[in-house]
Amino acid sequence: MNNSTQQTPRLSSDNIKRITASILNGSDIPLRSEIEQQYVARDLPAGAEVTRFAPSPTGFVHIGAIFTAMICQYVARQTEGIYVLRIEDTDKKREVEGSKDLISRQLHTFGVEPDEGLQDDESVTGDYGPYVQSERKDMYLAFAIDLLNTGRAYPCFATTEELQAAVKDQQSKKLRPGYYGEWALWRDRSDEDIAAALDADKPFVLRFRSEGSHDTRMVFDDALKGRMEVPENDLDVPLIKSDEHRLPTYHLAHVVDDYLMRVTIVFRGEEWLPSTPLHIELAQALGIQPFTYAHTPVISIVDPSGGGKRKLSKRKDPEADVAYWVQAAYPMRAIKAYLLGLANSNFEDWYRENPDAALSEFEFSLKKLASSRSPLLDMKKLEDYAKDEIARLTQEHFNKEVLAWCQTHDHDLYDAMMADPEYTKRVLAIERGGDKPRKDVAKWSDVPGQFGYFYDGIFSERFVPGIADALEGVSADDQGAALGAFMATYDHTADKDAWFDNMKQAAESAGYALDRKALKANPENFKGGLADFAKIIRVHTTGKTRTPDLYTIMQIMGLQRVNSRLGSSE
RNA sequence: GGUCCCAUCGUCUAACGGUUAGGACACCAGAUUCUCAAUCUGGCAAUACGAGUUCGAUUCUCGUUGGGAUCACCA
Repeated sequence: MNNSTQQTPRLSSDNIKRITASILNGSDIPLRSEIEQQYVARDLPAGAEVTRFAPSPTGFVHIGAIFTAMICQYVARQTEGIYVLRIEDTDKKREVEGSKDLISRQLHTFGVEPDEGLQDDESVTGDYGPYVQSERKDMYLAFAIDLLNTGRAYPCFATTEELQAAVKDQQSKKLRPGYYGEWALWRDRSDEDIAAALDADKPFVLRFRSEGSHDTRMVFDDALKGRMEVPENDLDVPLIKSDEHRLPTYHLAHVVDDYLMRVTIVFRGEEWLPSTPLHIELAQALGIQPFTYAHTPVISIVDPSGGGKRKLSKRKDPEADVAYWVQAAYPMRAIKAYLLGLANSNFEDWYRENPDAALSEFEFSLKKLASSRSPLLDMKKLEDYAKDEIARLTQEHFNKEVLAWCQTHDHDLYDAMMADPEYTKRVLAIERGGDKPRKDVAKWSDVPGQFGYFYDGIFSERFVPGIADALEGVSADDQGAALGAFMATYDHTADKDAWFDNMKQAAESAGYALDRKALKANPENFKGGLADFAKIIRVHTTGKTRTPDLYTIMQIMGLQRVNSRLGSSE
């Protein structure tokens, strides 16, 4: 590739003036050199990396975005660098109202808030802003005009139809599709043609004039994937769009911003890998030192309908949107731990050895991230992390989280819990603590289903209706008989062993086998085993088939509740 | 179709060219005087295929197959 900035402009100076005027549309913008003076080199220790996370405000935050943001944060933090958040809102059509705030809020809830850029309280920090691309329009224009002046950009008046027709033509001729070489409709048009189009006030995009050749190969080093050898770019991509906003495309915006913001490593999804030669050429055309790129894997999911993996999509997979994770209220630490494990496989060992350490203490390694295929989202494994995480919480912390969640998500339960704090305290302490805490709760939204039945109002409203289903196949008479037998022997003051003996006795008298062998030998002689009997009692007490130890539950509930739930036959 | 990336248990992955190919999640079985969970113990389970280099290949090379990404005035 030859040094392009020396290229003689191919457009007449008159046309360049008119194009510039059209793009500027009356506004007055600074020169590129003036802009550059404002963005001085950062004062950072040697080896410090400046990373940036650059989402588009499309209304939701992808779980993969958190993954990338985390990587940006770790790398910046560990090198004493800076992690910046930049909003890429150059596509006004796709922009969703309120997304910017949503993004910074979500980053905050995941603890990956940026060092620079929009913060979750809507303030902006940093001296390299603005950090929203639409507010940086003048800069892109200044660089684009620079390109126009050096002959590396030109206007293209082709209509969508013309462009589509060309692609169709290419396809029928089995040629590579795209706007390049002789297929670049306006690349070598005469000044007269361009002047005429300008006279006619036709809309135009400003295109890059590529000097690359698809037949020549170039080499660049990806920080994660290593040495890449690929064909040069030869596409004359649009740099400035034709609509009234005159905003840049991603390509120009990326190069200009990361240059001005003094970014040192560009982390982005690996879907950008193929356009990297273009970005390198663009940077060179602008006389900018190309960046170090690090193309990160994209988190995928198994397509239930197809066979293979595919990208997590917003429409098909609720898990793709972090709003889902927040809504379900998984502990953030668990999500981050899971994600970290995906990024660095040695994390799991570290995490096991340092269960109480702050995640930020983990020594993140770019090298370990280098595994380049996109991992599959494993919700089961994530839940495992989450259950562990919650089980490890101190009782106090656990109670606090439970109440906090209920307060904002389940007012009825919250009120019930707060009505009797001592009772609630005992309820929440069931089978917690000790060496093997119960792991029923993977996410805070599990709480109502897990503890709701302890509260009479909640029990009758939400759990009683499910009793019939849970006991499907057991006749009402048998249920009544079992309850009757149980209550006949029930002694609330009995200790666990006595309680259990009583239950066995009740079961036997109600016609259930205590001896498994006897049941197996003559099933017709019994209504079932002790387990079946216990199930009836359990379901009537809790509305559930799966609960902690029944004795403990009854002790906590108190005699009155036990009586009211099991005493009468209804 | 062109280009690029990738290929170890179902999943995430580990293994200076020499390991009985390891771990985690999931799954299965047994134990834990009731259910479920948890816990403990055990188990199932992988180097896509074919050549080549080598004393020796999961590891290096080539080919095949398979998967993924990309080819917009979206990012």
